[in-house]
Amino acid sequence: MRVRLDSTKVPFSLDHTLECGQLFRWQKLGDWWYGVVEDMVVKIKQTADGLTFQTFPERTKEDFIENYFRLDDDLPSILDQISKDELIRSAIERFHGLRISRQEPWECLISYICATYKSIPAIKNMILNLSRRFGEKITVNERDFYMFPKPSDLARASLRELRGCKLGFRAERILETSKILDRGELNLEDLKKTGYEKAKQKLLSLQGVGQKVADCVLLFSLDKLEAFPVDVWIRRAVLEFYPRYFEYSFFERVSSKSTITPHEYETISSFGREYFGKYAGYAQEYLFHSLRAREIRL
DNA sequence: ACATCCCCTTAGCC
DNA sequence: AGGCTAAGGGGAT
Repeated sequence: MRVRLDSTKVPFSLDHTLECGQLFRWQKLGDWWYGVVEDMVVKIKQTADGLTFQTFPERTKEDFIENYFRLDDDLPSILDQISKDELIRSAIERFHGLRISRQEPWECLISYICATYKSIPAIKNMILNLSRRFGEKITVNERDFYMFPKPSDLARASLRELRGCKLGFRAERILETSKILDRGELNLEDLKKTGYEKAKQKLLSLQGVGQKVADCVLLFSLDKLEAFPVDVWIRRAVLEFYPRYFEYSFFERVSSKSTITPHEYETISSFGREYFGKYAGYAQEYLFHSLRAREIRL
């Protein structure tokens, strides 16, 4: 199937979107990207006039790609709104077409609990281990792919099996959270309909979910584009490039230590939301990717 | 080879 | 409230 994109009206870069660190389930093999999305393997590549893709098993959900890559976001307008200074403008120029993906909330939640204090290659490994151990297999072109397990699959798992997936101390947290979701005590889809603050409070009640993880889940799967996750990269960048927006004592205190308190997190994150506006999450992702790509040195 | 640091942090204890 | 600490293990230096 094909999706035609007019690159001036609907700018999109498949490479930047899949490489920026928001997604953990894609790999490039030759010209094609392969990924597992919900119950399908997706094979996709970008061409001069759009996207060519195939799903396994074959599905005819016409708007699947538009939805997954948020092609419905008016990116030119969003980038215009967050273009507040030279730092963000250079990131936007360098990674033009990068979009926030609309992930499946349950997988996104578990992925970012895994992401706690881990590097991206390690996170990908943990998620692959979980999927191999507990997910359904789909074979495409002689290659095996695994769907992400359902809440019931992980809720029934033993701690030992989970630890076998190299989750470390995250195993207990993932088991507890899976049980809550499996029992239906929290419905993630419902959080799409509530505001940012209320949805965040609900997520924070889960084991393994602090402010950073909550913001990632809100941004990447629950349509809260104002969420501004603050990880070590963003913290360093904000202190380095935007010190005048903070009290000097705050700057000194936060610069001098390796961890921050919930209150300090909130100060930095709300700065992001106020400074960049309602699409602060897009600004965060452009900054994050350009910092990690070492395009901008700190 | 090997040590050491860092990692898209959170929770639990004072 | 906020400081301190522990918690897998892999990848980078």
